[in-house]
Amino acid sequence: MTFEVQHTDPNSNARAGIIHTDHGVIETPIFMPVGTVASVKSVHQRELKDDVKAQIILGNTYHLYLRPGIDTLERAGGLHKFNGWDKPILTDSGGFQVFSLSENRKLKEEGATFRSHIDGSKHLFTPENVVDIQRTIGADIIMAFDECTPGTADYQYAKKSMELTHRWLERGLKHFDETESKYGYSQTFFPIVQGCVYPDLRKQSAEFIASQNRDGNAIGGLAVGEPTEKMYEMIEVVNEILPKDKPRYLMGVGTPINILEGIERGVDMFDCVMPTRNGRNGMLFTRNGIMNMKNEKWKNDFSPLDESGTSYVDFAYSKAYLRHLFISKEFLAMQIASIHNLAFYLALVTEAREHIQLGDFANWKKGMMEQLGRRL
RNA sequence: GGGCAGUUACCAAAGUGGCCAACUGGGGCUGACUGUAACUCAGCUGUCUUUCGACUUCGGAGGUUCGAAUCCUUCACUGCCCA
Repeated sequence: MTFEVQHTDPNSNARAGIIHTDHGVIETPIFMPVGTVASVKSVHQRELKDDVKAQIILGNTYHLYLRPGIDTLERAGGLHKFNGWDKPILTDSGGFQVFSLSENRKLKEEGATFRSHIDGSKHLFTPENVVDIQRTIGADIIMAFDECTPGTADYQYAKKSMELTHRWLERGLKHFDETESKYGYSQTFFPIVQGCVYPDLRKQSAEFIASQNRDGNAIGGLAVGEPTEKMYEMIEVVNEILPKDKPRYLMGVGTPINILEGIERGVDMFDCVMPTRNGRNGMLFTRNGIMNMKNEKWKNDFSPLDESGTSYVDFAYSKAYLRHLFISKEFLAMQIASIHNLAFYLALVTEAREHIQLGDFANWKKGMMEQLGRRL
């Protein structure tokens, strides 16, 4: 994998770049739809490519390991062949599940013991076997196994947690370097910065991660309960240190506003479940603000779903129709909303990229932020 | 014509003398959701009030009682069974 910064915004840290992988290029800044269990929920691959215009999607190590299992993925010839997505894939390591399934896991120096949320069976994830699993899944970008520290953690816990993540990183990297891709294309490994909301820890972590000299670096442990301002502050601290010639991936973020703030601070890659999950729950993101499609006010609004939208669904369906589908619990509601939201997210980062190239990103962002904050 | 059962808020359905503005579902309204255990979750859903609280309700009318959705009388309507 290689990365090239093509343009840098004169008035901020925003940059436009391009990532080359064996499954094609990714133009940054980019938003990556989340496809946890080998599927971006309720969206076909064709819609993902042609309508949403996704360039890379995520998968999840924990979920894919439990089901369908690595044996099946290996027989399939890797995730790309299994789910029919021939563009780049990034897999999260299961570090987020260490956080979100905290009631069902135990952390040890060796790794994390999990109880499957599916059948209760016990499993051990280590920095090494998580690399092996991701080798088998065959993602283009694989993530380090970390502990995603809650945003509310106290300093002592955050420090201990970060140090454990660092030790795990060294083990993971060593194992990664000693193993090879299984399917003939190259894989790259991103380490993850932790350190919670504490600037000195973030700084220390960023320095440690930068010193590993990998093809790309990730910022984790944000948007997990801390105030949004703290998140922005941490991004600034970290990006001051992470190398400028490597892509920076802000994990799990976020709202459209979060993404613009991240781009302005030099982040290149984002992923988040919001466009799909919130979409399934009836929320639409548009450049003019958010809409709750279950609200009564759309009942007789037959105007296009989103006149400022770029997706097929934005003009194929009306607000009133989508509301009806949600109220009636029709599957199509979730499909339309997910496609719209993902297309909006992708259009947003594409537009950001264009304005970085034009050199007026900061100005464009200012206007966009005002619109995005509205509730429709 | 006779017998039995029933009539509770938008719908369904508990409650059978005070703890009842009334359980619970559904429906409705509003909100939440950030590296997906999420087609999920939370609040509200008689009227007025920001809260406290006040007021009006359980088919209609009348009665018993300190007190009634709950007991009695009667009327209306619905369902089932027998002729």
